[in-house]
Amino acid sequence: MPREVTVGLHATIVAVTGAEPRVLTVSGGADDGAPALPFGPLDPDRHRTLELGLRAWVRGQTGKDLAHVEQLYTFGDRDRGGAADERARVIAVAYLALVRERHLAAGHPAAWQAVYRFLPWEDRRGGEPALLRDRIRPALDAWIAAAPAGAARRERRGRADITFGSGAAPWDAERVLDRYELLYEAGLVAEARRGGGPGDGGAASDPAGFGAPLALDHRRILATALGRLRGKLKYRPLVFELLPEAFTLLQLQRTVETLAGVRLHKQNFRRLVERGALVEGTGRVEPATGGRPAKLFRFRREVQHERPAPGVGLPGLPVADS
Amino acid sequence: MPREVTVGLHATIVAVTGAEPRVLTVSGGADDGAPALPFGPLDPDRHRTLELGLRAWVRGQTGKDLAHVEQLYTFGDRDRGGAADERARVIAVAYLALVRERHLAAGHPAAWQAVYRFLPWEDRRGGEPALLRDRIRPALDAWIAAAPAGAARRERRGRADITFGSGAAPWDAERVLDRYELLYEAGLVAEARRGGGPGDGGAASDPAGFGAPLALDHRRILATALGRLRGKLKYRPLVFELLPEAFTLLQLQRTVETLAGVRLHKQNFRRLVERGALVEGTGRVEPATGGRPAKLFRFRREVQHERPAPGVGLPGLPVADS
DNA sequence: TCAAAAGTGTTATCCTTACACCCATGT
DNA sequence: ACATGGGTGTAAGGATAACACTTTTGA
Repeated sequence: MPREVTVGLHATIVAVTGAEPRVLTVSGGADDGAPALPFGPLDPDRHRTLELGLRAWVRGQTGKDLAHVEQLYTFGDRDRGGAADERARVIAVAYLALVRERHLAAGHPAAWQAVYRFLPWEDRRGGEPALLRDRIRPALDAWIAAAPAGAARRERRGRADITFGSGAAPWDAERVLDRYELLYEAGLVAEARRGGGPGDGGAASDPAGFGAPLALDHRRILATALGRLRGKLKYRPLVFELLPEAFTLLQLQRTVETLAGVRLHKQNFRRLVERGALVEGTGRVEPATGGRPAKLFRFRREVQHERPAPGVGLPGLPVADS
Repeated sequence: MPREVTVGLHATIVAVTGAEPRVLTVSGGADDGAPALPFGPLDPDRHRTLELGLRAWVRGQTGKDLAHVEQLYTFGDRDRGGAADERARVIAVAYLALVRERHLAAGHPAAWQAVYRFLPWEDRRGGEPALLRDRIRPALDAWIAAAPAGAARRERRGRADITFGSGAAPWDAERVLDRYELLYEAGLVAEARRGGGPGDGGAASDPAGFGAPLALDHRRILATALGRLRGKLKYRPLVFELLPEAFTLLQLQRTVETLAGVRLHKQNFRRLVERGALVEGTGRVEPATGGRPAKLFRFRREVQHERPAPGVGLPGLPVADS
């Protein structure tokens, strides 16, 4: 009976440091030199639940204890991005974890990497990035034109318009996975060229400009995680898991912007936070802001027991405020 | 190396017939007489992807081909609701599927059951059900009072208020899983009493009035599915997967209400549908409505390629309209 | 003619969006 | 004094929620 498989537990561990979202990676993926997300097999004897198994593995690989953890998705295609292993079937259960500190215990081969190194088109804080305008959109246009005229081509154009935004459809920050999968199908990310087909083996750097690759299908997992995180920010107070105990309102705003990949409107953001009664003043101020000292706030943990859906909310498209 | 496990694929197959959401069950769960969701192990040799494996199993057990399918969650606790199997570790990957037809191929031991038989407190179309008022809320109050006074008791009360709605916090239709888990922890559902601890074995009927049980942790899966479905209705045009090709606006509204478990406001619902350009007239009418004949509409599949988040939307709490 | 359901018009209210402006501190 | 970021008031537009009312059929 070949009805047995191995279950891998994969963690996307996100922190925000210095106005930049970062993800924890371990070096040396299985197939090529690309970094990988921390992962390890479920040990059915020792791990009573999947989440406990994940925590154990992460501690072993990175020396970190995780705070907020949530399950993302389970990937089970036979040829998951590269390294088709003929011997054993491997299922990947992916998790998202948020942490505050970025200190790593010594002696662990883990490193923080900017999330937008792997998904550069997702960072629109400075407007539409040049990469999108100069390289991705033209490449997508070529991919669209490569389809036979008619329904197939219209289908491709519609998908590209919806996922990457264009004219009628605005940019939807949450569609991170849709965008990655479109690029994958269009053959524009390195991973699409290694896996099943005759490939180039993938490079850890990013010569083509479509983002640095990760091992296996870990970039897909990262895209899933970022999309989920962006979506949840709207109705759950997750940002506070990433901030220090006390923070200024601008710090809070910058952290949301960093994850959402979009600039927000200052007053409206503050009104939202205020209306939700998400924070309370500490009485203290942060003097070293470069301008007038800012009041320090703390998260009101009680809101989770008061209102049904507290979150800081990403409005439709609130353009910059400078 | 005992690092191998079995992966089960579980399907929550939902249809709406006669203003009632129904779920497909197969008879005879493993442990007791309770019905089960269709499921079967992943066959690593024959199933190239998890979803294909699921489709194969469902076809075998029910003779159905699934249309819309999405992954829900992966459950992996060692003692998943009852039947703690010491020999092999079993992981359950749960899926939600929507189907239109309710015909079953002959010779299959599957049956449609009303979803609200298993989660009766979720149906508020006729206002707050008596069961909630007369039995569940008092039982929850007892559970709250059973905690030591102070923080622990406040914690319980806060959770009950948020999940079941009360005063400040209104009923949130999406928190189906939260409600089930709260009842589970409070020991109010049959499943909580069989599993790990010294239990009663569970009954397929519902003597206590807290909903009929399902085999294993299948009621948890059903709760996950209903919650996800309710959430997605808001921003994805999923209802149309459950309706016939042509339908009246009231049929559409009733189907949404049925899933949401809440009555909606007629005009506002129609305005929403219209503004979203979700449907178009067919020119035909349905004469047998009991009153004035109603125009028949069809879903405009194009919207999925036009707008980023089309859905019929469940407003905050739009009380009844007749 | 009456019940039952289809279908429409209109208004008050709130939230979103966007404008412009003042305040406190370091250099 | 001036640059930098902190912090606020207010008004226009649109979406939501709720009101009541007319129309068309079958019994």
